[in-house]
Amino acid sequence: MPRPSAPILSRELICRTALGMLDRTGRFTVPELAQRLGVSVSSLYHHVSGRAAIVEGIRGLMAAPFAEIPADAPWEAAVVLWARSYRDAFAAHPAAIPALVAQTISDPATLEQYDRIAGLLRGAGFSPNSVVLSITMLDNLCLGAALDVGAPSVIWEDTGRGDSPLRQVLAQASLPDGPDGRSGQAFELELSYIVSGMADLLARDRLAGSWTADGWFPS
Amino acid sequence: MPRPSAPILSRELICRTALGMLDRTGRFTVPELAQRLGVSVSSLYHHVSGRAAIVEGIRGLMAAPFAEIPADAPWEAAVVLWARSYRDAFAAHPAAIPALVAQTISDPATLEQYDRIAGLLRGAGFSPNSVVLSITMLDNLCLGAALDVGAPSVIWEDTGRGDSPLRQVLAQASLPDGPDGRSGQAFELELSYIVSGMADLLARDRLAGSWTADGWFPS
DNA sequence: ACCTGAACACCGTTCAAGT
DNA sequence: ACCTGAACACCGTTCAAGT
Repeated sequence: MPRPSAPILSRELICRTALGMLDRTGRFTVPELAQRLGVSVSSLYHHVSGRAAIVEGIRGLMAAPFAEIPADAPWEAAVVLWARSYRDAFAAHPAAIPALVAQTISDPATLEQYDRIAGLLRGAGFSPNSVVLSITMLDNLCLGAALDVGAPSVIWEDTGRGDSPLRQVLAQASLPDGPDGRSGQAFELELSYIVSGMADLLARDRLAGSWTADGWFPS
Repeated sequence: MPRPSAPILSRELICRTALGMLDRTGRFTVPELAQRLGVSVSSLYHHVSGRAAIVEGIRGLMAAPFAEIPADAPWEAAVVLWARSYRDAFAAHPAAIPALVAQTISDPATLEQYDRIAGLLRGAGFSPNSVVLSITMLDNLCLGAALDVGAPSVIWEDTGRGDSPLRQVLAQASLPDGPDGRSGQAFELELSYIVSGMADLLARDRLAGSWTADGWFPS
């Protein structure tokens, strides 16, 4: 087949198809991707620099439906919205997570989300240190929860027999599996704890700020 | 070379060598591993069922130095010890994390650690649901923190120029990189928040328990 | 500019063969 | 039982060649 009148491929189509393969089969390889697109392997390299770039494109697709945060939202609500978006994005494509996690972020849309939350917290009065620590904590939470949804440990599979402590606890607990059960409830709980902790950080920052900057806070 | 008088290889040696390669070069492949051991590739398969088994062996090696938890330790101290052990184990071999995370746990030593914390919390009075939620939260924290140590996002690299909110915050913050800086401090902070939250869960469990079981709690 | 076929240097796994 | 060499079915990437 010679060159078609209109291009068949595009970066977007390639990444979207790869994500679809991940969703359906849990993996994607370059040859299989080419086959699925009805195209030769080497064609892909005219639109995408390699496998890593495809994965990064997938990250971009997944970051797209990130929630808009109202400019006048209180920081607590914004943080909750941000974290849920982050986590939902992963939960929607659990099979993609291992690929994403194995690779450092370079997708601009994803990086922008971090900028948004950073600016937001700074505006709310958090000190630079507190912003960095808060984002790290939220990142830990979302990434951990994403991995939990994407590849729940055998730990949580109730297939195993035996009467180890963990098995007994699982048998007695009434938490269904999946995003709405154990994983989701733990996420919401942990998120609320972090937000509470952040409120403490903020209170401390305000105290220190007014004290060192203006000196009106009597020693 | 014919069969040597004493076996050259062992599961342990293979896994230990593979872990060493990960630590040094950030990756290991079966051919390179064989070469490093001065052995042919197919020899490995007499001691290990495949690459996945080697990775699982590595998980076992990393779980080995888990801290002993004194039987009479209060649950708060036990949880903190457990989480730090978990996280330190990963932090000691950051390059191994992506390989471990891509694969479901089957290593018995690792599974045992989950049993220990489950039994411990149950003994402290946590309800089954609270145990499951607590372990999930701690797991999220440790895994997220491990990934953070193992493959810190470009987000935290101060190489980038420009004046995005995140860059500004990083420039103004005074948190060095690495386990003792940003990552470690956020871990400790988040851990303390989770422990506080767990105390709430426990208090609620005790209330509900005494109420439903004995009925002495007046409505 | 866009797609192709062929080649390259890998990878993990298997298996009959040796002692 | 333990190690070997050769083969297998893959993988991601490159590149000269076509239009």
